[in-house]
This record gives sequence, C-alpha cells and structure tokens, in this order.
Amino acid sequence: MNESLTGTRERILAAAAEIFGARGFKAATIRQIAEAAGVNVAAINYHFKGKLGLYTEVLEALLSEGFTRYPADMGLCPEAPAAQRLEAFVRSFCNRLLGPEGWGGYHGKARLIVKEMADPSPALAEVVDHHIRPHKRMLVEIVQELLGPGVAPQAALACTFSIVGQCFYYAMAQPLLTLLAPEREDVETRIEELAEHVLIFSLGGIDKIVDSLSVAPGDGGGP
Amino acid sequence: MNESLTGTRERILAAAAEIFGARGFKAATIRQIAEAAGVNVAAINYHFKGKLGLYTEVLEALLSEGFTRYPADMGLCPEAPAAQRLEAFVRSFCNRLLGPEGWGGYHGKARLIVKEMADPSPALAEVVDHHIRPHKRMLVEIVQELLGPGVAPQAALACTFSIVGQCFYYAMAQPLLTLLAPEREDVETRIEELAEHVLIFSLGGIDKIVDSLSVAPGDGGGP
DNA sequence: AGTTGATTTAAACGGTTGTTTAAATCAACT
DNA sequence: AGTTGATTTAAACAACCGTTTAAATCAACT
Repeated sequence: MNESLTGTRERILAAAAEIFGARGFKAATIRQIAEAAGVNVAAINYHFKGKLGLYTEVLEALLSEGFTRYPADMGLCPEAPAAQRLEAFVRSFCNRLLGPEGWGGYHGKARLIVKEMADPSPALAEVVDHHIRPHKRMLVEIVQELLGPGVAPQAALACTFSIVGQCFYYAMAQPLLTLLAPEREDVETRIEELAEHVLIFSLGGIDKIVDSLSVAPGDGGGP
Repeated sequence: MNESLTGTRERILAAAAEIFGARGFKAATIRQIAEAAGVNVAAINYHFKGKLGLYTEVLEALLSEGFTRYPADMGLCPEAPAAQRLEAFVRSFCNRLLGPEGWGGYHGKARLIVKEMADPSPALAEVVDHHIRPHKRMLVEIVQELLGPGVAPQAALACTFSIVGQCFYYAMAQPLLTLLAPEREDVETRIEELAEHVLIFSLGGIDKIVDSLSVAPGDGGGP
C-alpha cells in the first residue's frame, strides 16, 4: 500500500482510495483523508475541485486498475467456445471483485462499489459508461451464444443478471453472510472455489432456461 | 400511506419508516422525520431513546410485517416436494422484497435493507437473529433435499447463496440496472416473471451441481 | 538577490447534525 | 380550583461537515 509517494497529489489520491474504500463517499471526510495523507484540507480543494472531484478520480482509477489487472476475457481469443469465455468472465470477475490484488471484497475497496449501489454518487454514471457497460455487453453475448439462436434478448439479460448477481452477492452481503454462517471462512480465501461454483450453477441454469423456453414458451411447464 | 394516526408516537413511526426507507439510517435526519410527522425534534428523543432507537424499532417492524404478509412457505405444508417449496420460497421472497405490498424494491423500503448491507447499523444483528436466520435455515433444507443425500453442507450453502443472490441483486443493484438497461421497465412490475426465471435458473443450477459432484468430485470435470 | 507564479498552510465561515435543557402545555385525579 | 405527572415545545449546545480566505512558503528563472 505505502509506496512512499512524494508528490502531495499522489499522497492524497492514495489516502483517499483507502479512506473512501473503508467508509464510502458520504461517510468519509476530507479531514480524515487530509490527515492520512499528511496534508492540509485546503490542499485537497486546491488539487481536486472538491470532495466529489477527488472521489471521481479515485473511483475512475479503481475501476481502471481492476479491469486492467483482471481482463474479462483472461487473454482468451473471442472465437473460443462460449463456455470457456464464460469461465474466463466469471473467474476474472470474482478475482477482480474479491481478490487481494483486486478490490479485496467487502473489506477492501469493493466496498466503494457496494456503497455506490446503496446510494449512487454523480460519479457512478461515468464509470458505468467507461467500464461496466462494455463488460455487460460482453457477457450478454456469451450468454446469447450459450442460449442459442432465436431466444428473446430479455431472457439473455435475465441470465446475465443471474450470473452477475451471484458474484455480487458475496461482495455486497458480506455483513449478512458472516452473521448467518460465521463458521464459514471469508470468501476472499476461496475465490476459485466460488468462481467454479458460480460457473457450474450458471451453466446449469442456462441449460434449464433453454429447456423451459423450447418446451413450453408461455405456460408454467407441463408435468 | 397516510392512515391519519392520532398518537404522536405512531405518527413518528410512520414518518420514520418513510424517511428512513428513502434515505437510509445515516442520511436521514431526525429533523426531516420530525417535520414529516408534525412534531418537535425533542419528541423523538423522548419517545424513543434517540435516532438509533427509533431506527431499530422501524427496522424490526418492517421485517416483521414483510415476513408476515409474505410467508416463505406460502401456506405450503412442510411435506410438499422440495421443488414446490423452493417455488414458494422464491416467489414469496421476490414479492416481499420487490412488491408494492411488500418492501417496494430499491425505490421503496427495501432500500433500508440495502443500506444496512452497505454499512450495517447495530440494529442488523437483531433482525438477522429474529427473522433472517430461520428463513436461511429453511432454504438450506430445501436445497439439501434437492441436492440429495451425501452432499457436503457447504455445497448446499453455496447454492442457497446463489439463489438468494439473484433475487437480492435486483433490489440492490437497481441504480446499475437502470443505467445498463434503461429500456427495461422496472423490475417491480414484473415480479412473477423474475421469480419464475430465478426458480428455473436455480433448479437447473442445482441439477448441474449434483452432476459435477457425482461425476468428478475433485477436478474440473471431464471433457 | 529579486521577482513571479504555483503550492501549502492556519484559520475562519456558514451550515447541518444529534442531543439536551428548561420552560410551557396538557390530562387526570383529589 | 389545585396538584401531579406525563407530554410537547422553543431554544440552545457542542461537534462536525465541506469550502473559502488570505497569508506564508516554496521553486524556478532573470
């Protein structure tokens, strides 16, 4: 973490990533950040235009680093089988979200994203456009290929959200999980197992969706 | 909403449910609540011991009402087939979480629970013990029955979280979803479709988990 | 050395927060 | 009518927030 940064601007950014990650945008105060960075509060408003300006830069850098370190295709060529591409997507997603080299899960910087969901700041729309939307499109295409031709786009969208929702849950609902299953060790230590579970579960889910659509496209499914 | 409550205590509780639901524990202010209830700020500290006391009572009442209106078994007898019990669980869960008679999804009182995940208040542990833990146990039993005998408990737990995670995602990640798929109408209007999707997807997921465990309990699965 | 412009600082500003104080009001009973 | 105790109120309190101001410091160039 401490890279012994010399410039004040960099020191502020590093401290802000830490404090914003731990407490979120609203709860974090620029005085805490200034103290952690060893600078005056006014220096923050001088280098960035204000609290929101600093936060936007931190969030943008966080997303950028995460998606660079864990690319969603994991170096796989786009012509690889859809199941392989799904595995790459899920594994990189879990590692990016929960891994210590990534956002570190609920106890790390991923909490920033969790808080961003709880109440979005003006910075959310930007990072969605820059980073999240392209990856959502990528996953939708994988799912559509797995579902096969002639399947309604909204079905692919629902499966997409089912996949992402599983991974997100482990990052977002950590307080619940530790209260509900305290015997279970933290997810951060079993990321690959989690990714494999999500992959298998989701492949099975997609298969069953295909079945239900081809067998009975309209009613609840015959006996 | 306005039930023309006479007692100040009830008026405060009603207003607090509204304001806490819209803004969360920290962002909501007792002055907003006092104004909405038409009482003085000091009255809140008189009847409840403070902001946290009021919040705890509101949260407890919210959970209690939700689980009463949408019981997780939907009146099904406990000896019914596991698949039916899962359907009841998922449908009641989605309706409770997203339905207008329930917690109203992200734009309603469910946001309170979302914020409680983002940063838990001291009131979370209580409602988990009172309401959530029993229902988690119920779902784990259903999943274990679907998985069949001789399956590791942690596999059932993972499937349980996969199911709940899908539903939760629609409530927690609403800001993301509206940014990513603005053409899609709000989930609150398609609850039954969502529940059916989650049910089918999850049944397929559980099936595939069973397959993977019986075929290759240890490696990544054959060709 | 002296000037210039960018950077950093201490201090204060205006506003909001949860909570408390002490006085005023109300209802019920003697 | 008068007393008592619970309730409600206006007002103040102390702490904190993000931001701004104006002066002090620094680095670079003439």
